[in-house]
This record gives sequence, structure tokens and C-alpha cells, in this order.
Amino acid sequence: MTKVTQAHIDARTEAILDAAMKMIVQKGVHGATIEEIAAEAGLSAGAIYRYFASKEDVLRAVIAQQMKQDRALMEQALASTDSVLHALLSAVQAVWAGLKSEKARDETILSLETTLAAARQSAELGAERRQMRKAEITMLEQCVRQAQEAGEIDPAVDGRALAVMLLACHLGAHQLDLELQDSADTDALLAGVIKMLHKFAPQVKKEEEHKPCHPPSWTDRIARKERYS
Amino acid sequence: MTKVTQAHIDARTEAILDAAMKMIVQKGVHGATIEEIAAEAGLSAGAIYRYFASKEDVLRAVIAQQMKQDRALMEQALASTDSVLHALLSAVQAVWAGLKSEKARDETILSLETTLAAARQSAELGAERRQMRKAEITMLEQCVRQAQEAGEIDPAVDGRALAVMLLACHLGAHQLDLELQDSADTDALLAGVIKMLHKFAPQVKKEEEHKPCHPPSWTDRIARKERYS
Amino acid sequence: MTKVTQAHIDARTEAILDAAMKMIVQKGVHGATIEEIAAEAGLSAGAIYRYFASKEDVLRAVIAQQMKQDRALMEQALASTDSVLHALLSAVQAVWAGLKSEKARDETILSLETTLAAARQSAELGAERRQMRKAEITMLEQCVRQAQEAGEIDPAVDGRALAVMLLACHLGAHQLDLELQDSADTDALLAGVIKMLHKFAPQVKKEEEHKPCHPPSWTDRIARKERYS
Amino acid sequence: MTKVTQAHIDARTEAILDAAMKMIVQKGVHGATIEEIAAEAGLSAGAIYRYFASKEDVLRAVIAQQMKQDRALMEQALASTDSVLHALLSAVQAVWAGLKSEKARDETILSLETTLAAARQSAELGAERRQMRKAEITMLEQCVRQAQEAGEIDPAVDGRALAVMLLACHLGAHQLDLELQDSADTDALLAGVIKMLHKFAPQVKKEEEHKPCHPPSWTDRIARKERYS
DNA sequence: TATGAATGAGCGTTCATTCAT
DNA sequence: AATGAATGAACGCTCATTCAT
Repeated sequence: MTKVTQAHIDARTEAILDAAMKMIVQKGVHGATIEEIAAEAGLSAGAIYRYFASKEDVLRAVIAQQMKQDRALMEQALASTDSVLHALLSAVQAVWAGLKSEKARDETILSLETTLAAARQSAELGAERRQMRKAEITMLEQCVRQAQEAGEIDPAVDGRALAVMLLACHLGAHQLDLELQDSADTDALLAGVIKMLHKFAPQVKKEEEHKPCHPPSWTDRIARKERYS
Repeated sequence: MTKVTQAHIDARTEAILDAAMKMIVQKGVHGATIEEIAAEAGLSAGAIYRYFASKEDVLRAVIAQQMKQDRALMEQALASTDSVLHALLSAVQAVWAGLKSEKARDETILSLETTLAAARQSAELGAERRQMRKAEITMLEQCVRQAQEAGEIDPAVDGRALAVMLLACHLGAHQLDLELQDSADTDALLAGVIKMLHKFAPQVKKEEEHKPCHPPSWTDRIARKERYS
Repeated sequence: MTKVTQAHIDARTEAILDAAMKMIVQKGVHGATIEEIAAEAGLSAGAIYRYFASKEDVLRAVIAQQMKQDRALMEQALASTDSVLHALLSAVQAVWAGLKSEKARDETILSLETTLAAARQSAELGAERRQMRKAEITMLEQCVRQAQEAGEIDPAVDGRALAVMLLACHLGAHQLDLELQDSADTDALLAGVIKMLHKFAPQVKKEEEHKPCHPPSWTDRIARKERYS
Repeated sequence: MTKVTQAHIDARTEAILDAAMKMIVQKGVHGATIEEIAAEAGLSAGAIYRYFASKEDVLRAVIAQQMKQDRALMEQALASTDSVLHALLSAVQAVWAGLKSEKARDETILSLETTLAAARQSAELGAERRQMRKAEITMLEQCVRQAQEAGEIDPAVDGRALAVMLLACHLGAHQLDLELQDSADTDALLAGVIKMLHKFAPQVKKEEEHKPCHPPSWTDRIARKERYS
């Protein structure tokens, strides 16, 4: 007899999560109220509770979704196989390219909000977050190791150290991008990272052959980049 | 004419700010209550309002203070003069050493909280934050430039790009440290950064002579560092 | 013309009342939700409103039904005719036997809930309840009177007083049984009441000849009853 | 510096409890809202939480107070020593006298409300309630035993059974009184109980010598009592 | 007729803020 | 100047009730 399909329920759930993400970004985890989230999702406050057991539950779902997307993004970026160094560079560039996207700011804020929530609230969330970071580091490390075996990166380099540095650069770049807003110079940062990776190569001469995929030549655009006001 | 000296007022103000900082770190901006802050500062809730107009006012003051301290820390770290590269490395190490200190976690949390507040609330706060980051980058860039002029870093390197990368590494390292908790491997990260800086040098041979100041040889401790579980 | 017969409507109404009774017993008048009642009755929440105007309406109906059942129970218990004292004792025992039944607890709770509702809510409900109690007392009083006329109870005894006492014992016994749960000693209470009734007999010698009907010898079981912990 | 004394706090607490009791009696445990209780106590809703941690806490306190008073009343009533039967009769009369008091109705409702809460909600409350009833029964039983030893009650009577019966009569009388309102005939009930107790005496002749203490001769007033309308 | 998604009023509770002391 | 009792607005959440399907 029910006309309301599972698809409808899923759509609503999705809408609530989107609305919640938007409000969290705008007002923060505590500042976002259920009423606002509901209004943003086109519902009344009470209706939220047909889809989530509590506000905390909504928050958890938002965070979980964001973490899943985060990891998927990196996995996918590292999936290229022709040259490991190439893949690494592609990954770096793909992630960096995200900074330019519309939702970058929101995602960064949400990520920081998650970091704080994980650092403070439930130990469970913290553990989950730690697992995610470890997995990310391990993925990067394997990538670096493969590049070393392929002779693309100096075998003397500590793979893990480089992986951690890359991840830190990634996280810091997002934060800087958020803080510097329009005047951010993340292109310069990308160029720096790429140059650094090349410096780690055994031979310094292959500096030109990797020319990236989708975002056409970030490196080139650095020169055109306006200086800070 | 007043019995209550300015010094007394300042002391109280300071105590309130310290207490607020502590509570914000523990509970977050919204989670920290005036009553808790007052108790931590040794006052009653009502007394706060003799020194600050509102809770938001307290928060703003805490953030402002944190930003001032942040900038001071970096300025001081870069004040060394004998060798610019040496100074840079010292600065990097000094900041990194902070990660190990008792208050590192608190300061990172507060910094992220500030980042979020600046990204969200008043445009004024955001502008202030942007200025701070720009100044930091400029400081680092000048440092790099000097090192290049002194022949310590390859002149072909984009100074600003390197500066941005260093700052991003710094910020990201703090965040990672917060998220990985005890299992963080910031030593490896420091080693990576140092190695990277050396890679940027024209001659690779000066790798050993900079041996740092207070925290005795982070580089050495990297080898002893246990792997992730 | 209607496909839906009156029988169907009655069956649904009955099912809803049963479900409501069950939920009221479990959760109390306020604690029972329409949704739970509906689920228990095998309907959706909205369907209830085809049979009852409001939740309060359902509650009223439940209470009315309970009061009707209450009175019917006592009328039936007193219907025996061979010996009036015998009938009285049978009635007492039948009611007491109910304490042991599965539904005793539920009925007691519902009865107390009804008592409270009658004492608080509509004056109409209160009047109805009062009528019920008066009728019960009158029934018992007539019974006692007949026993007195039959020479089974001392004619000097105030029939109404004894009737009131018997009813009070009955009500109190149910309440005690509810409160003492498994460790209740209602057998002892029954024995006391029976002994009391015999004490009221002109001659004390007929103490043995009434041996009850269904529940085999409550009196005998008293001795076996364990003491309170 | 505080002008607000402990006495003030105690007074407020008391006021809240009184208000809570009043509202519970009027609307029931669930129907009584914090706002109403606060208003009745002359406070705003939020102020309640300076004195009690939660609504449930207020309820618990009300119930605990009521139970304490209940037990105290019975203990005191049984404290007389000249004649145990006399004490028992006094106790019965004292409790019965309470039925006439202004607050009797409220206390009965509160007691029933407590009974229901104990039967349903926390097992802790239920256990407490059970303890209370057991203690009451034990007290009455000892009283009966002493009366038996003093030759005032037939030694063949089961002391515990009589005690349980007395308590049940007590509880039932309160309930009946609540339901019959003004037309209740609790005097007749008292007379019945007294007569019953005398019937249990070895010799029936001492029927006149106990003439009670404070409430002057309930027995006498029975005759004047109007019949039901 | 029956459904169950949605509403919206109202609850318990928290907490920034005020103010009599 | 400092207290902390009190306020009152707002939050998260529940649930009786409605109504499109």
C-alpha cells in the first residue's frame, strides 16, 4: 500500500546529510541546529528523526561519509599503474585540483571539524580517524616504495618519512587554502611538491616528461599566478 | 582613585583568557560554558561580565591572543643569524619540537578552532588570519631567499613555493600529530623535511654540520622510532 | 452498501482496546503511544483515528471497559446460591484466586490507573467509578445480610461495615500483591479473611465444612508458604 | 559574600517538592510538567535544575519523602506501650484519622502513583517499595505477636496473616475513600476492623475498655454517619 | 480503508546573561 | 567588586494528529 519507495527514503536521507554538511560548515558542529538542518533539507525538525536517531547520529553519518569519500579519492588517485612516480604525481595533483573545486572549502572545514570532534569526543571516532590516517600513510608509503623499486625515487630515502611528509603537505595545503581564501597560492605549493619529488629521483634529468593528465599543467600556471595583495 | 589597580584587572583578564583557552581546548568553542571558564579562572560566572561584554567577546580575545603567540613563535624561531639554512632548519626543528611538548595538543586544537572560527565568523577575523599566514609565508620566503643568496639553497628553486610547502608541512604535521596521537611519527616527518631541504642545496655534502640546538638530534631518534601497529 | 461490516468495525475496535489496555499496563496512560497501540493492534497509527476521535477517547473506552468487567466479575462471583456464607467465601476465594493468574498484575495496574484517572479527570468518570464501588458494596452487604438471616453470621454485626471491610481487603490485597511481587503472601491474607469470617459466625464450630471449589484449599497451602527473605 | 543561606536553599527545595507533589496529584507523574511545578513553586523552569538534577530526580524525592512519612506515621502509631492491642487499635485509628485530613486525598493519589511507578519503572524503586511494605507487615506482625503473648489476641491466630490483612484493609480503605469521595464510609470500615480485632481476642468481653486517645471515639461517630446517597 | 511520512506543539534541559545582595 | 540565584530563550527530541497517496 505504501507509495513511498526506498528510493524516496534514500533521497531524503541524502538531502538531510547534505543539509547537515552545509550547516556544519556554516555554523560548526554545535552551532548547526536540527531545525536549520531540517529546513535546509526541506523538512520540519521532527521529520529528521524518521531517518536518524539523534543529532549525533546525523553528525556521525556526515563524518563517515566524508571520511569514505576522502579515502576513495586517494585510492582512486593512486590506482594508475604505468609509472609509480607518475601515479604519485597524479595523486598529488588530483588532490590539489580538488582545492580549486567549488566544494573544497566546505570539505576542508568539515575535515577540520571532524578532526576536532575525533580529538575530543568519542574515543571511537578518534580510533576511526587514526585508522584512516594510518591507511593513507601506508598507501602513500607503498607508492613511494614501488617508485623506489622502479628506480624512480632514490632508494636511500625513507619511504615512510616521505609519505608522512606528503600527507602533511596535503593537509596543511588544505588548511592554508582555507585561511588564505582567494589569495591562496596552492599552485606554488604543488609546484614545490613536484619539484621536491623530482629532487628525490636518482637522476635529476627526467624533470619534464611527466606532464599530467586532467588539470593541464599546474606547474605552468604558477608563473601566471598573481602575488599576494 | 580606584582601589583596584589596572594590574589587578589585567591579571584577572589574563586568568579568564587562560581559563577560556583551556576549556575551549577541552570542550570546544560551543562546549565551553561561561560557568566552567569562570570556575577555572577562580571567579563566579557573573564576574566574567566585568571584564568581557559577552562570551563571544572572550572567545574573540582568546583567538586574537593565540594568533599573536603563533606569529611571535615563528618570528623568534627565525631570528637566528649565523647561517640562514641553519636558521631555517632550527626554526623547523623548534616548531617540530613543540609537537613533543605537553601543550602541543592543546595548541593544535586551539589553532584549528581558530582556523574554523576565522573561516566562518566575522570577515574581520578572517582577514586577520589571512594577514598572519601571509606574514608567515613571507618570513619563510625571505629566509629561503637569503639561503639562496648565501649559496645554501639552489637559486633555481622558487622561494615562495618552498616557503608555502614548509608552512603546509608544519600545519599538516600538527594536524596529523593530533589525529595519530601516540602513534604519530612526526620524527620521520622532520627527517623527511630536513632531507628535502638538503636535497635543495646546490652541494649535497653539508648534510651533517647543522646539528640543532635544544632538542638533541631528532634525526637520530628516527631510527629508533617504532612502526605503526 | 458498505463492504466493511459492523462486525469488522467492532473487531477492530476491540483489537484497539485490547492493545491499548496492554500498552497502558506496560507503560502507563501517558507512556503508551498511539503508534505502539496501533502496532499492537496490527494497524498503523493513522488508522486508529477511524475508530476513535483521539487518544484520550481510546483511554476513556479502555477505562469504561475495565470498569464493566470489574463489576461483572463480582456479580458472577456472588451468583452462587446454596449457602450465602459459602457464596461469600467462594467469591472471596475466586477473587483471590485471580491474584495468582497470569493477568492479575495487569488487571491490578489497570485498575489503579483507572482509579487515578477517575480521581483526576472528568467528574463524569469519577461519578461512574463511585457508582461502581457503591454497587459492589451493596452487593456484598446484601450477601452478608442474607448470611445473617440464614444464621451463618452473627446478626449483631454491621453488615455494611463488614462489606466495606471485605472490599477494602480485596483492593488492598491486589495492591500489596503488585508491590510485593513474588514475595507476596496473599495466601496468608486469604486465610486471615476466612478465619475472620468464621469468627463472625454465631457458632464457631462450622469451621471446616465449606472447602472451596476450583483453587484447591488455599488455607492448606498457607503453612507451606515460605517466609519473607 | 553569599547572602543566600542554606535555609533558603532548603526552603526552595521544600517548595519545589510541595509543588511537585501538588502537580503530580493533579496531573499524574507524566502529566505534571517542570514548568508547572516551577510556577507552582514560584520559580522559572530553569531554576528547578539548581536544586534537582532532573525531573525524575524531583519525582524520586517526592516519592522518597512520601514513603518516609508513611513509615514514620505507622512507627509512631505503634509506639504506644501500655497495651499492645490498645496500640494496634490506636495505630489503626490514627491511620484512619488521616483519611479525614485535608491532604488525605493527595497522599492516597501520590501513593497509588508511586505504586504504579514502582511496578513499572526502575527495579530500584520497586525494590525500595517492596522493602517498605515488608517492613510495615513485620511491624504489624510483631505488634500482633506481642498482643498474643499478652493474651489480648487468640494465640491460635496466624500473626502474619492478620498483619497482612490489616495492611490490606488500610490500603484498600484509602483507595475506597478516594473513589467514593465524600460519600465514603470509612468510619464503618474502622468499626468493622475494630470489631474484628475484638473477635480475635480470647475473651470477647473486653469490648469496651480501650476508648482511644486523640481522635475522640471514632466508633461513636459511626452511628451518626449518613448513609450513601 | 489503510498507510506512514510529515507536521508542529510542547516537553525536559542547558546556559548566557542579569541583578539583588 | 564579586556572588550565584534566577531568568528566559533556545535546543534536542517526542508524539498526537493530519493527509496525500
